[in-house]
Amino acid sequence: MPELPEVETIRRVLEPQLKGRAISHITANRTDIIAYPAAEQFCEAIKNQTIAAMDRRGKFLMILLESGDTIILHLRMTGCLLLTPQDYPQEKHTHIIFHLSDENQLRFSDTRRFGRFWFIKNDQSDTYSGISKLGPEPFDKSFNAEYLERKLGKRRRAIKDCLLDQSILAGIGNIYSDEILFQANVHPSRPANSLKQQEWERLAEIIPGCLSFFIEKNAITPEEYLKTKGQDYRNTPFLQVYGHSGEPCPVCGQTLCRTVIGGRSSVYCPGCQRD
DNA sequence: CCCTGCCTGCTG
DNA sequence: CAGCAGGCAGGG
Repeated sequence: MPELPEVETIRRVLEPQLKGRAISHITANRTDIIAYPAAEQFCEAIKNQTIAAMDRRGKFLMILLESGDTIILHLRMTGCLLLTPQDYPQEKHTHIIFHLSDENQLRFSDTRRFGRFWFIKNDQSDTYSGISKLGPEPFDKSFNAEYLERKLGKRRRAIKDCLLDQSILAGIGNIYSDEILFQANVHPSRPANSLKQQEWERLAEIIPGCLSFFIEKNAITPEEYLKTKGQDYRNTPFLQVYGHSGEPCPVCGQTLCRTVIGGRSSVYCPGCQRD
């Protein structure tokens, strides 16, 4: 489900709630959610550890423990992380429960069960989760027009497909790739090697701009977040093309088109985004 | 480059 | 019932 802006929203809600809390033990209702190490070691290793902070890298969330160990998770399509009171009604697909010392629970639910957890000890390098293969964060100094052009300027792949490649740039998914390309006036099917320098510059500016705009729009209180079970990201009214196929373009009025690129449904404006 | 699998649930 | 869903890995 979530892309960078949603994962960041979750981090911002949960970090203050979790900081300084200890995890007394873990209930793993489905052990296949735990990718590394085996579920038993995972639960044993985390038991009685205290949470120091929460971090995000691309669409990955990290729960940093005071010991220096790290819990990593990826929500994939339908994963949800929620801090609840002990007796709060449980979501149907709740797979992992972190029991906290203050009697609250950190629950991971995931309808489609694509989400995954990893645990990395402080002296261990993470070769498991895939974080090491990620490209830069869109807000990094190293991310700019030259970077994009150097990485993608010779590729024949569709630009939309390139933006979804997490090893190029971390955090963009199907919604925001469409929104970014719309704002940049770049047709999603354009081969990357057909983009002009000006377009790389436009993209380099719009990518962080668009993502931070949606992070701001997502801002939510912990109370609202709990009430909406972590599902309401509040930014959908601001999406200009995603989910609006067949409707008029908010800029030029032409009918928005839908096509499939790299197996992902893509919406664009044939007027604003010339092929 | 394309395709499949991984899962459940919702929509038409 | 088919088709689709905000992700990703693995295979040909």
